[in-house]
Amino acid sequence: MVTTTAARDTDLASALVQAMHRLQDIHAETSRPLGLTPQQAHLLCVLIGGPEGMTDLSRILSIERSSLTSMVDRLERRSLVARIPSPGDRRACRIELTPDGLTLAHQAHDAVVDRINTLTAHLPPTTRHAVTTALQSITG
Amino acid sequence: MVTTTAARDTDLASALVQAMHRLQDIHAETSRPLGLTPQQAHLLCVLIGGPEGMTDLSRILSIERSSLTSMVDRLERRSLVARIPSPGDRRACRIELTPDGLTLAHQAHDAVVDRINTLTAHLPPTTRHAVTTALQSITG
DNA sequence: TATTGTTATACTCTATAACTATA
DNA sequence: TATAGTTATAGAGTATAACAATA
Repeated sequence: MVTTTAARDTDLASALVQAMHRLQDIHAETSRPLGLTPQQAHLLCVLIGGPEGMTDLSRILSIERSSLTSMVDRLERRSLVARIPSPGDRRACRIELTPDGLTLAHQAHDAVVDRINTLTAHLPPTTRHAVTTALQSITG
Repeated sequence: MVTTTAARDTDLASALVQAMHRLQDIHAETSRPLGLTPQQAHLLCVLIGGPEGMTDLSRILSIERSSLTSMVDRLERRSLVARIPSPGDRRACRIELTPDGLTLAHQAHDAVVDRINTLTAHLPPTTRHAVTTALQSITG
C-alpha cells in the first residue's frame, strides 16, 4: 500500500515536471518568432494587467531588482515599455507598456494560449475542469 | 455558449501557464542550494537514465549542441559529468555522470519531487490520477 | 533608518556561423 | 557529402554587492 501510494505520488510529480519542460519549450517557440525571449514575453504579459513598480515586478517575476533593471533597459530601448514617474514617490517609477508593447504582449499571450489549446483540445470538458481546478489549487 | 467554451479554454491554458511559472520557481529554488542552475539540474537528471551523446542530449534539452558544449564543459570542470569515447564512432562521445554527479542528480531530483508532493498533498487520489493522465497525454 | 531603483561586476545560458575530425 | 562535436563570438538572463536619492 505504501509502495503504491509512493509510486502514484512520483507519477504526478513527474508528470508535472515533464509538462513544465514541455510548456517551457512551447513558451520559447512562440516567443521567438515575435523577437522576444520567454522572459521578455512574461514581463510584457504581466504588464497587460497594468503598470507595475520595479519592486513589485521583481517579486512577480521572481528575479532580483537589478536583473529587472537590465531587462527593462533592453525593452525600453526597443520602445516596448516606458518608465513613468510614480505619483507620490519620487524614488519609484512605474513600468508601462507602450502601444507597440501592448500589441506584442497580446500577440505573445495569444500565441501560447493557442498552442496550449491545440495541445489540450482532445481533453473532455470534465477533465479540463478537474485539471484547471487542481492546478489553480497549487498555484495559489 | 461560444463564450462559455472559449472562457473555459482560456482557463485551462492560463492554469497551465501559471503552474509552469510556479514549477519553474520551485525548480530554481530546489536547485540553487545544491549549487546548480535549473538547466544544470535538468541535464544531470536526464543522465540518471544513462549516458547520452551530445546530439541526443541537445535534442532532449531543446538546446543547440554548441550551447550544450559549454554546459558540459562547466559540469566536467566540477567533475560532475565526464566525456566518454563512444565505442564504434570516434567522432562521438557519451556524457556520463560521475559518482559525485549521480549523487547530486538524485538530490536534485528528490528535492523537486518532495516539494511538488508537498504542494499537491491535498489532492485526492482520483484527482491525482486524472491530472497525471491528462498531463501525460499532452507531454507525449 | 528603511526603501526604491541603479551601477558595476561576474557567471551562466543561448544562438549563429565557421571549423575539425570522422563516417 | 553528411554527421558529431567544438570554437569563436555576441547578446540576454541572473545574482551579489555597493551605491544614490528619497521616504
